[in-house]
Amino acid sequence: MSPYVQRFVMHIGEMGSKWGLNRTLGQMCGLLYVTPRPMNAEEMAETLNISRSNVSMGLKELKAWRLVQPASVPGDRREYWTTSKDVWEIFRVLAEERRRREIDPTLSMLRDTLLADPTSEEDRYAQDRLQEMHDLIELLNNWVDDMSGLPSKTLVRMLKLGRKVGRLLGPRRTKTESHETTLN
Amino acid sequence: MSPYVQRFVMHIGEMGSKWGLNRTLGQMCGLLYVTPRPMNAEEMAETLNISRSNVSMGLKELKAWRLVQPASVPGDRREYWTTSKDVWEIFRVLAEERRRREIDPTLSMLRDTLLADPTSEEDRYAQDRLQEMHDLIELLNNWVDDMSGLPSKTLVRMLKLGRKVGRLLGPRRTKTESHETTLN
DNA sequence: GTCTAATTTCAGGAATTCTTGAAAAGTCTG
DNA sequence: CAGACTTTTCAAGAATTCCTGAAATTAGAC
Repeated sequence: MSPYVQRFVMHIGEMGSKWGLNRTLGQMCGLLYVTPRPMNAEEMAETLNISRSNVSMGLKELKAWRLVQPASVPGDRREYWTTSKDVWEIFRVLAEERRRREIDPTLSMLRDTLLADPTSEEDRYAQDRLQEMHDLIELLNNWVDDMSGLPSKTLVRMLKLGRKVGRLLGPRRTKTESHETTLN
Repeated sequence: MSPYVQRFVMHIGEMGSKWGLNRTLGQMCGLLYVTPRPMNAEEMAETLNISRSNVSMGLKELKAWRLVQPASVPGDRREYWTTSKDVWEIFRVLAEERRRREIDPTLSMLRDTLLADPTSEEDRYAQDRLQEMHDLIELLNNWVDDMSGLPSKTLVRMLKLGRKVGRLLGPRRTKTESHETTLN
């Protein structure tokens, strides 16, 4: 592994641990992402200096995340693995999985809690806050649904367009306004 | 703390640990979010069943995240704390901080790596992948910049609008297409 | 079926992160 | 500036997460 690739892979590992995966999973993904050909488990273990069994567990998790796909190399019995080379696709899958694992359960919890009759003034207040959080999540969910239904190219166009629409639709927050909101 | 509020706070704690904070930080934020009045450190410690010093360290971190604001209660020497009750504002601050802590360093790393001359075919391939990742991040960054400059209400309008624009701008990916992309 | 190579599992150890109590430092009041 | 109260710091223990080697399982070739 060239020093540059190595730096990238190590960095992505650190990021992985902040993005719901862990360091090793991040490294494995990063490595597969920048490697033009599929790799087998032993190659990965050697390249990343981790044990073969660690790779095995990592692959198991990455399969569950839908971040790696099996590939067969003719004349070789071992299993080979790749990841999508479309970074938008990777981003999309990551978003979908995190939603399934983290957002959806949170929505359920919020809905359950909102069904209960508030028994005190404080409960009523709390429920209002929960309702607002629920509405935000649901709005984002719907938006992501629509966006992720689009092919990557359209999505890019949307985002670039979004910038312009944003400027037209409403005034920017002023520094003061932003500050007041923060302190409120 | 009523059982419902408790369930919410515990759940947000778990979420916190997946969102760059940790369990305790998440619980503290959640508690402040649903509590109509500012709280002091000791109240928080008692309510959450954690030590006073843990709250102190938590507050220190939450200050660094810009997620809590001090509030003074007349006639009481102790410091009181609140968090914004605008869930969009909280979301925005979280996004801004994570960008500063995670995304920006990643962009630097990518830029550095892209400056190097590739010495092999594999390096050239890797650099192409890095360039694509760089472009994606930069596009998202610009988009977030524009969005986060807008007041919450305009942002909500944008997102609701985005759904419709998305439907017009391009065809949805078909199941098959989506599948193929995933397996590619 | 048997033999071999590849993969997976898992219990224990390693490493990291979190929490705590005690002590230090800070702050307000009179 | 003394004394009471509050907050912060920090080192050590607790808890959690991660990684490994050995053993078990699976899969393929003959």
